[in-house]
Amino acid sequence: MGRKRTRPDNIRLTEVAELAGVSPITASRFFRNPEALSIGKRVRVESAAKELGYVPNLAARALASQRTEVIGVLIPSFTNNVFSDLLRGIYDAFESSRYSIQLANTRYSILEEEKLLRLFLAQKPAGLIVTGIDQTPESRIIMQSVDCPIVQIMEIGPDPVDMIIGFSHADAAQAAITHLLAQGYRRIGFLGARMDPRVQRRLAGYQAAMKAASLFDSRLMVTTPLPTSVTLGGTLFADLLAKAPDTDAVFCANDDLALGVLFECQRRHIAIPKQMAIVGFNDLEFMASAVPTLTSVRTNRYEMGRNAATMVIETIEGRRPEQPIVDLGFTVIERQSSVREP
Amino acid sequence: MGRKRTRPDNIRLTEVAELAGVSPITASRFFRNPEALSIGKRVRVESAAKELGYVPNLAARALASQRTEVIGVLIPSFTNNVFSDLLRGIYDAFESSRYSIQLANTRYSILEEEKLLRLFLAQKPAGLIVTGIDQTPESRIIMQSVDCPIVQIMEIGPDPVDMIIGFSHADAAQAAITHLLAQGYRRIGFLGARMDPRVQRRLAGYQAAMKAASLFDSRLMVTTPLPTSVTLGGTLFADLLAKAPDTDAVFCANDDLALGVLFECQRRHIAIPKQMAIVGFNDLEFMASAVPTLTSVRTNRYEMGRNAATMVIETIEGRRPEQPIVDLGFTVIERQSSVREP
DNA sequence: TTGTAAGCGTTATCAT
DNA sequence: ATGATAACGCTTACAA
Repeated sequence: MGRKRTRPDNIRLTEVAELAGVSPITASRFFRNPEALSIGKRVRVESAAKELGYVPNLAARALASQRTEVIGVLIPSFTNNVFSDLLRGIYDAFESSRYSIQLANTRYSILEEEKLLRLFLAQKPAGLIVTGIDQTPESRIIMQSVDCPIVQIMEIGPDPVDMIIGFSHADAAQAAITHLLAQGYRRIGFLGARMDPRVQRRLAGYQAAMKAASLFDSRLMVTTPLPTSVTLGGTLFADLLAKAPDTDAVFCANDDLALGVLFECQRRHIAIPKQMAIVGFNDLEFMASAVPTLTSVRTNRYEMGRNAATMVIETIEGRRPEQPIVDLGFTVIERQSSVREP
Repeated sequence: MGRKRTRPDNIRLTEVAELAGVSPITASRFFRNPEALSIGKRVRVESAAKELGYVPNLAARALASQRTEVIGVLIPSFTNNVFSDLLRGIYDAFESSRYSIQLANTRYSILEEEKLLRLFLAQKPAGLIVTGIDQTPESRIIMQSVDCPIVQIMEIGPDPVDMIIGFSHADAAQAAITHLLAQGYRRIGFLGARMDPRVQRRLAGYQAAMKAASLFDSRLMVTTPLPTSVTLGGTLFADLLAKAPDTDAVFCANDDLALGVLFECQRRHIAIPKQMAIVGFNDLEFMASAVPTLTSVRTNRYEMGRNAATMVIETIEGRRPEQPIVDLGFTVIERQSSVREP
């Protein structure tokens, strides 16, 4: 026969209600929808709660209501600077809300992502933010069968699971190449690392632009599945020069690679932008500070995170955004590394 | 009178137990301590759970057991590379465990930290990882009165709340200065941004070393509360040169500043390391790739995160580490930027 | 090793 | 606008 437990000394809703002279459910309503109470009771519950230092028990709430106030966030990497900006935006937006974030790292694996998705959804999150559009078919099915808002970030695509916010990586790459072409560069190389879906789309944009200009040459593309780094930028650039010594410009799939190319040029005494132009991607802070300053494609990562979070919150609260597809765009920031003197 | 609710279609423990022909509590035990069951029941519960696709309800578990399987993690910044490495270590370590992470950003504010601490502890986390040792007195009291394991990270100190893992920032800075002195540099400047407690301790180490060598000069120190950046490194360096034109070396409180100094030197055609030595802090990846390669103090951030997480887990499971204070040390990585040719 | 009964703190449902 | 009652799904405490 089960005996009495030693109750923890936490203040419960019941005790608040007692002190306020109302029923527990009225006190409960106060915290979820104060408007529903008469002014008198509202004030009494409020002061009772304050007096007792009441803190709601989220586990009990989740159990009783069959839902949580947790937003799941899946990103492919912690190391990449791009995601730290994104996260900052997401956390900033949720900070003032009652939602908390459950963050997980897919490590660029869509199988891992699927696993984490199942894990998250089993706990009935209030919303979900996932990176990109290349989920497994199973992941898509799972996501479609869920009734919480889902925002895909980092890219845009025609067929979001629910909502999507980002920009076109292909267009952004194409714009970078267009800029280089306008500056008179012709033998434009491409350096890419990791080769995740977004880098592959940048590559596609590069290829499209080069083909449109009848300048495509597969020897100008150097890629690796290895994770990106500044050092790797130098290595890939060396490979590029070995394959195509007449290269006169490099478009790097990210800024770390671009910095590596800059250093490698310094090592080899290659003049920038006279002999070699450099263009990066993301426009991290250091690009504007390098010598010479480095051209890059600016992306709005913080805003992306912030807006994604806002879209989730708005949807939960019944104010679903009119536009489920949000294009945040990009800007080619032209700097010394790719602008020929007149 | 309350009517029956429409029960969600989730599989409950009770149903697993029914299918397995055991009582709910036996099924419950299977998931928490399989060893406690006889082989027969163990097998039957396991297959019943698999057959039904049972997923435990964490809210119910938390409510019944009065504890969660959530580890709270408080870090001061998402932007700083240092913390991304740390987080990767923490997440990697918890991945294979049943614990999940609740992450929050204190934005370098100890008041914010105290607020988050209260928020976290109200939900009874299984453990806590907090950054540094400079909590508010209230925070310390709160933490001391909590019965979950707490690991402080990034630094070491004599009086941890519970456990602590990190290294001495003062010693690390001192070692950097000792290296510069050994190379014959005398007018060694200090550049610091943000000036959070750890940067202040690096400054203290710098001061101690300079005073010990009778070389201290307050004009050699340039600091700012602004958040760090590569660009800021250049600016601070310019300020330093304006105050002390005869500076022959700079110790930067982090690598971003060091990179900014490198660029500023390139801009001004200052020869490194002949006219000016540069030493950074943290040894981010790019330091080894720069031209010239940049000396830095290597710190073990990933290991710090990983070990901190492990210490939390071990303690929860009853295997508290023998040493509550773990010094992970540091290494001065001497590179071209501070090593004079023979 | 297994089971019984009670209870964790909240909210859904229906009624007033 | 407020309340009575019964869940929500699991684990603790004890007994066998």
